[in-house]
Amino acid sequence: MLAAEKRGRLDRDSRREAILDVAEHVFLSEGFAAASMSTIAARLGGSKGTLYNYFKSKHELFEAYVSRHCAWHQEATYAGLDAGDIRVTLNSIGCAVLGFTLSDFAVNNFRLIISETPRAPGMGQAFYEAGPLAGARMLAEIIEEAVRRRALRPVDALMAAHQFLSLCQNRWLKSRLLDVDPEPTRAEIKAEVAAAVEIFMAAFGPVAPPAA
Amino acid sequence: MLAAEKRGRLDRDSRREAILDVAEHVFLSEGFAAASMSTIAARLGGSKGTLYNYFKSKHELFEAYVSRHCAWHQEATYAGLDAGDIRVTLNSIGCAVLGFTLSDFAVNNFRLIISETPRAPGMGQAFYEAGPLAGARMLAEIIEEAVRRRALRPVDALMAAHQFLSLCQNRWLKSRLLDVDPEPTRAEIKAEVAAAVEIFMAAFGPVAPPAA
DNA sequence: GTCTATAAAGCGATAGAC
DNA sequence: GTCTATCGCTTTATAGAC
Repeated sequence: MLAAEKRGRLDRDSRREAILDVAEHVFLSEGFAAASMSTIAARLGGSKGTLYNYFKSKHELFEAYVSRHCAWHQEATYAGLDAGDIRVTLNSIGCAVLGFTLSDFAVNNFRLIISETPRAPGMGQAFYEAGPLAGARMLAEIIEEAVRRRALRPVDALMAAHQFLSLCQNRWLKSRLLDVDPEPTRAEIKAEVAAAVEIFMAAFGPVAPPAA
Repeated sequence: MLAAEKRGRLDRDSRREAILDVAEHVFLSEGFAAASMSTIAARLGGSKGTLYNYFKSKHELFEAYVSRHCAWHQEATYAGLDAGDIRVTLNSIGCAVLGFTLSDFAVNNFRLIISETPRAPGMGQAFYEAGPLAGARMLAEIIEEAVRRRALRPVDALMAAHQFLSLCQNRWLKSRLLDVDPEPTRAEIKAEVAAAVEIFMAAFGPVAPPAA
């Protein structure tokens, strides 16, 4: 009885995951409004009845999908980078963030969330906090540590983190959201980040730069 | 006959504008997918037949609405600002751009365009060029002029323009698109822009700053 | 729990009277 | 040109057999 219950739960959970996998694919390729529950059920191999058994409505399914991705890739990006030269650290963080943020997947996902934000109260905020804000906070810690080491001037660390990330992202973010440019190459990302680091260091680098 | 023809045209044009006014309101408040031609016709006081007489399809109506707004508020923002101190100029341009870009109207509009970009080929690009890119180009000219006056170091002007605008916008742009913050106050905008100007000048200001 | 079948409503778009 | 009426289709969501 207990074994059966356990098996049941496992099956239910993994089925739920399978549904979310399919939903993700359909949402990303068709957008929220155009994606239909029928399509999702069909691709799942199951039926709409089953679908509604797991998620009460289309919106609940969508929010479940978003929640799953709010657990960002942040750990991978920011893990174990706070030692060493701040320029190097900034460069590698910038490249990691841009590599993900400007990818087809992330852009599509971001577009989708932006689109439904007005009709899903709280969702946009949840995503912002789990994604961009969490990223800025981790970078802020690294910056604070660099300030303590006198590798940077004293600054409002969170503000500076936002500014650095903005400097890395913004031109591309807009052009990507509006489908102007394709995914940038690694070289393009490297160049953009390097330029951002130069500006950042000019503004916040140690007071006496190697001015001679 | 000619008078009648003229009157006819005028009426047609102004009716077209009236339709676009209503469509704008409905699209902005309900989003593209949820806005129905029936609703638009009803609010117009007319009928769907008339609506389809002016616009062949819902998508054509939407693109006409976007086109109307691609004629940005750029002239007002960038007109007659290229004389005088570069710091002052940057501050006033930054505030003007942010004041518009982060307004409820512009954010809603941007959201809508981002949402439909995947299903309306070329529209995102048209908007990008008429909006953000056109703005950056105008700022680039101002920067180039400042470089000639030696008020700034030699730089890639367009790149620097993008970077300055990014620095002004990005944190807010995301939080606004995701409905995290309300419209920023004038004071908040001023502070954000002032910080951006400081960074920009530290990076691109004249080679020998008043370092003593 | 999962399926088939269907209900109820709304959509974009069109036809035809005036 | 503008209206009324409606077509044909798709949608979300549900009921009931198994």
